[in-house]
Amino acid sequence: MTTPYHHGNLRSALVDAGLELARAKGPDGVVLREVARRVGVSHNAAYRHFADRDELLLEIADRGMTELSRAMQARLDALPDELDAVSRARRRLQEVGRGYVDFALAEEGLFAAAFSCFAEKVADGSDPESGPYELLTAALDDLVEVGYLDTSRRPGAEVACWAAVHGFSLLHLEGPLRVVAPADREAALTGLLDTMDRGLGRPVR
Amino acid sequence: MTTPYHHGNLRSALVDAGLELARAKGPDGVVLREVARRVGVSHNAAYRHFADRDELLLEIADRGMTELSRAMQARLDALPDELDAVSRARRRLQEVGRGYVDFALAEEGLFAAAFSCFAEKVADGSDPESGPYELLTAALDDLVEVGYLDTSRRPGAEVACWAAVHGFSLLHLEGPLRVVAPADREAALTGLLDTMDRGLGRPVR
DNA sequence: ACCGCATGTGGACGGCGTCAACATTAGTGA
DNA sequence: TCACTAATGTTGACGCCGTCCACATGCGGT
Repeated sequence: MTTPYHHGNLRSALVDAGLELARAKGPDGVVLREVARRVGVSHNAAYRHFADRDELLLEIADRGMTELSRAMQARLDALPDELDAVSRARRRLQEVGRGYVDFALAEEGLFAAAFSCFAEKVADGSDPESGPYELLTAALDDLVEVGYLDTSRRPGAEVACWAAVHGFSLLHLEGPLRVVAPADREAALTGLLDTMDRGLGRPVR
Repeated sequence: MTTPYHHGNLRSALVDAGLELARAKGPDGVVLREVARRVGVSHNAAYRHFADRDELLLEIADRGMTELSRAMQARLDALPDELDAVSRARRRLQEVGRGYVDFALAEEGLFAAAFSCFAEKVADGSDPESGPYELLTAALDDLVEVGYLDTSRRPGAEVACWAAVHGFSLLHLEGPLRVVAPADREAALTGLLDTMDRGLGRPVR
């Protein structure tokens, strides 16, 4: 048996191949026929496992989201113990943001793919917890608990933070800022995170 | 002569048709053959005026940028005179941000198209001035002049502001926040702009 | 041993961007 | 005035894509 007629677990093989395409060329690089080619299977074989291309892309997006979460969590875990609770909480929020942006810039294609499927599907409860959003929420809750973020300013805080890092990533990824040097980019990110920290924090400092 | 062999000014007709497509269906809706069909000309006719599809899209993006600028400028112009200079400057920055987001949400397709061409072209000096970036820069300069924004925090401020409103727009346009109700969205935007204002402003308030 | 159903194949269709060869016309210089 | 050239538009083809259909294959239960 050179290659058996039935692949065994085509589905996950397709997802893996698609993931690689997405990593290298973004969501548009996930071409059904190319995915099939890479797995060594005929075009159309994928239709036994996915209704259409979008459904495959959705699965890939899900994996991408998970990887993003992991990258962010890793940064949190690597954080040294801070002296006081307030500094620690503030630092954690910064790290959440930095993890988001770093992943976006490092895994350009996968990041784009992860956000390419919200037009059709509306996130069918994909992130029960531990998603990027949950990490951000936890960080902000900490900030409240510790007394740095006033409860009156708590609602809308996640959207503000998310928007800031998401926009920063996209402007540098596919936007007009894609040409700025990494050093300048780093400085700008520091400035952005500092601005958010100041904007959320108590007036007293 | 029913329809003359030579169109007269095909180029601008193509751009107009493409603009309409972009408005209705975003950058992916700008299909060369469909554009030609709408103008009543054969496919391929466009190749006498544009090297390829991307070149047409680039022109469309440029127009979109201009419209964005105009929408923002209009909001600034409509602003009532404020009592003191500081309030006025702060208010202007808010309005710049609100104009950006409002346009993005109102002209979804065109906004997306305007930002869809930075991968190939690197903005060949398209915005000499009066672009969205210039409006933001002017607003921030005012903030410095008026004494609200410290010069030490001035560098990077435009990137921070831009990232915030850009991210906010995209999260609601093609991202996970596309399902939030307009009222909540409005509240979140107010919160975001307030956070940026606090983050940039002097500690004293 | 058999059969049904899941899984994979091959071919076709229409739509796309693009290229090359050809047709038509507008302007220009003699 | 008139022919020629360059600009502009057309036709047809190619290879790619996603998707649908009919058909082939073989695994698992009876």
